[in-house]
Amino acid sequence: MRTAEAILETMHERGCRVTGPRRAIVEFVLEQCEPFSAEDVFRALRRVQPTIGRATVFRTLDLLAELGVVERVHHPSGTHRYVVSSDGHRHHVVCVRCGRVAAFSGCNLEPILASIADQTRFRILDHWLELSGLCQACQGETMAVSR
Amino acid sequence: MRTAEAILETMHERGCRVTGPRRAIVEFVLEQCEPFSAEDVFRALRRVQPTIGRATVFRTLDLLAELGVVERVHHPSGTHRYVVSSDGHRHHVVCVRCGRVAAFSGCNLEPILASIADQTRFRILDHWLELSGLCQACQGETMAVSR
DNA sequence: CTCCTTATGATACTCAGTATCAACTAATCA
DNA sequence: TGATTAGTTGATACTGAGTATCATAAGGAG
Repeated sequence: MRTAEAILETMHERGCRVTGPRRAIVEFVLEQCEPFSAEDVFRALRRVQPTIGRATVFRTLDLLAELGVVERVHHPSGTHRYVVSSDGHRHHVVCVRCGRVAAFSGCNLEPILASIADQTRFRILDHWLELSGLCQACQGETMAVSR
Repeated sequence: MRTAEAILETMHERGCRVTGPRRAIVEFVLEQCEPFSAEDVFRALRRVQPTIGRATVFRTLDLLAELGVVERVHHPSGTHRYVVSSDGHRHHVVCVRCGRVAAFSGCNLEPILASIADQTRFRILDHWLELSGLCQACQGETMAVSR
């Protein structure tokens, strides 16, 4: 788990400046354990620091994605969400009913990826495994209202 | 491979009406072998039938997704793309450089999904495996310009 | 052919994300 | 410490995807 200071230091080493808004965004982001949207960040920080601009939030999230601090997630709605990168490789399951998200680790995709690389002649650089289903709570609920 | 007529017939059985715009959209969609956006459909059909409305295209694509004729794909840009569903289960690799898309079949995810269901207590209903990498052409190009 | 219901297209809107640009400021150097 | 300068900011306006609304049009059952 990286600290805000360590991340800001990395930015600095990269020739980026450590500014108030960036510090606020990094600190906020590190507190999130669920996926969040740029709008979530913007709204939360607006309350603390009303002058912060929407564009700055987007720019800083882009920067953090570039630095590998956060990852972009495809939300079914078509908008971007971000999750803080953890050390282990992680993916998410989204509940189709309530939107709850659970993370899981240990996707052993390597053999599958190898066969796909073979089949398509692509050099696979990255993968995103996105699952949807029903969380435990909604499984019960669905049974109750099932036709 | 379904024909336009068969799909329109299914719509009809469902109580939907078979209209000119729907026919045009279904026919266009079936010709596509690469992922396409709603805007692609709209622009192409506008040329043939200039009165067609943007909303109709979105509505019809929603309907076709519901009928299982097309599948929604998450494009890295955050917008939706559609692909015609084929019989076998299919996924795609997107080239990060040129945007080319290749399909592959046979993702043997079942054992992985089972362990995830166990880990998260979700009932997994659907999965989307999205890969990115370099297509064969861009692999060569990257080597040429690599630093 | 008539009638009723669904579908259509024009329009206006929302919402996420981007472009622009003058004003500001972090960091470096003197 | 203060001057310099290049990166950063926030206001604003914009774009582009997708949605809501609603009067009009038209499919299809009878």
